Amino acid sequence: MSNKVRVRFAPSPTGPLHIGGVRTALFNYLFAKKHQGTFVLRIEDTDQTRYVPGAETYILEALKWLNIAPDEGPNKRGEFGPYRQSERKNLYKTYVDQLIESGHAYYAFDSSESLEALRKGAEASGGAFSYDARTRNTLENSLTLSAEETQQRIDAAAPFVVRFKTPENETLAFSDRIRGAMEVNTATMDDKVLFKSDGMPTYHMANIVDDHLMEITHVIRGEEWLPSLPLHLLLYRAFGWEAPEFAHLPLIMKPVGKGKLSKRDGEKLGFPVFPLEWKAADGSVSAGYREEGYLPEAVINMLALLGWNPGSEQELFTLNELVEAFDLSRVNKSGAKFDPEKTKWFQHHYLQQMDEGLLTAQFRSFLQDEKNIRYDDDLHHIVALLKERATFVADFWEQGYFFFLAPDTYDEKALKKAWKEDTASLLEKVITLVEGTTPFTAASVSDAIKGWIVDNEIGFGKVMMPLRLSLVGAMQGPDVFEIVSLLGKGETTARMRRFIASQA
RNA sequence: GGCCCAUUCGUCUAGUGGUUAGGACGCAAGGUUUUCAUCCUUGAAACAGGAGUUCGAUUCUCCUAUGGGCUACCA
Repeated sequence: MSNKVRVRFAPSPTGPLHIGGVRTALFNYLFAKKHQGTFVLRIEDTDQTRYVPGAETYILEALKWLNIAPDEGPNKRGEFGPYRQSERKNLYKTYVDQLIESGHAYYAFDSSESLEALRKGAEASGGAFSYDARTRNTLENSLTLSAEETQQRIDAAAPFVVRFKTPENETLAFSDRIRGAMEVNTATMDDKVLFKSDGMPTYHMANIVDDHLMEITHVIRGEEWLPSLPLHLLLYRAFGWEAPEFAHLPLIMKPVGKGKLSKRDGEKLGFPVFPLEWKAADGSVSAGYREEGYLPEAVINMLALLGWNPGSEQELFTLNELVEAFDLSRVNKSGAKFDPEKTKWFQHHYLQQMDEGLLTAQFRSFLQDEKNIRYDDDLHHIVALLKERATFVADFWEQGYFFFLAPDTYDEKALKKAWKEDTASLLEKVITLVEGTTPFTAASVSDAIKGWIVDNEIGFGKVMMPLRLSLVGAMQGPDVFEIVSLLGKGETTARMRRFIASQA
């Protein structure tokens, strides 16, 4: 085995990649890059009943969008392929046979029904059935049947599974990169199925064989796998293989309430739990970060700090900075609740960092696609003006719709405050000032109007409030004179006249 | 039920045998912006509980509680 770091992300193509899965992929990616290693994507599609078409493509696309694409995988051939377990099917049989021959595994002919009945029975008497060292001698398997009988059944194509023969009473000591030392007694383990009656290996089997064959050096996966770590270690031992190092990541929990984050939570609380939008076969659509307008940088940064921290007070990281700073020993042990608000904070930050030309182009597309508005004037200027108050591209619309559409209603509360006896006559005067200002810039209009206000001791509020209201429809938006100059003389005065008329 | 893992502000977290227990999000107040948002400043806000070890525990040990995961011919 080479000593080059090789890690893998091994999702099951049963649906869209969950944000927790993305984080696992990210940590694998960071670890690989940190150590100049290789990041492998392996598709674990051994359960044919749960296979969902499109899921694999989705996974690939999501990783690509996030800039953490694998170095090897089903779409990127390496010397360790194929990278889909379904395409490695024939391989596993050999290894299973090896385990049977060496006495580490055995055939079991018990039907699902009979096992189900045993479980029900045990449950009824308050216990739990376990296929293990205590019970295997009472069941239908190659341990209780004669060699001839076993062979006969196999020859007769009787359905069977292969189970791991767990050592009876042995204390296993091992360690995890994140959790440290642990101990488990094999007496608490059951004889897991390694090979299913449909000819496919289970996760446990395929996982160990592939990690070994693909020369994986570090297995970084979710905490839900921690209970099966002893089994996996036993499997490596049975094969006589050196086991990789393990690191079990804490789970990502729902923002409120109990339990781990689920698809439901996103729908209920109004935030995506998937990187990309997903259209299920039944027609339901799950929101994705990309479609909601999030930048991959924001999603990555947010995810990186969920369960890991650099030990400094730095919170903003580019992908490269994360690679540089990442360290498995600084990954936390306990589950982290997911905080959609913080994601928005990251998003705001990264939108501010974005190139303004690109931002302008995106907003231009937004205007055309979403609002059916073609705007050929200086959109870049508007974007620059609105940028700091925007978190998403769509916010440019929320914050600046009045650049494109004249208000047809006026905020009532503001109107009450702004409209006074003399407002109409004051605005009429402002109209003449606007019309008479040349050159027509934000600064020149500002000078003209402010000068007039001061000279006549009118009071800013009495003019500025109705002026803004007439142009915007509400008390919001950037500097009013910037709006005036962008709107132009004609549109500005037209809106003011309409405002005056509406209050007559 | 059994097995395993975890527990610092509401949330993400830093931290140490003696600290004013630090930062960030969110929240509140003030300032800037003659609007709103941004931004800046300030504030409220935490060591789950009980024993033990110790001169001294948030930090070490044990117990309890709570939370989580696993317990399939799913991964």
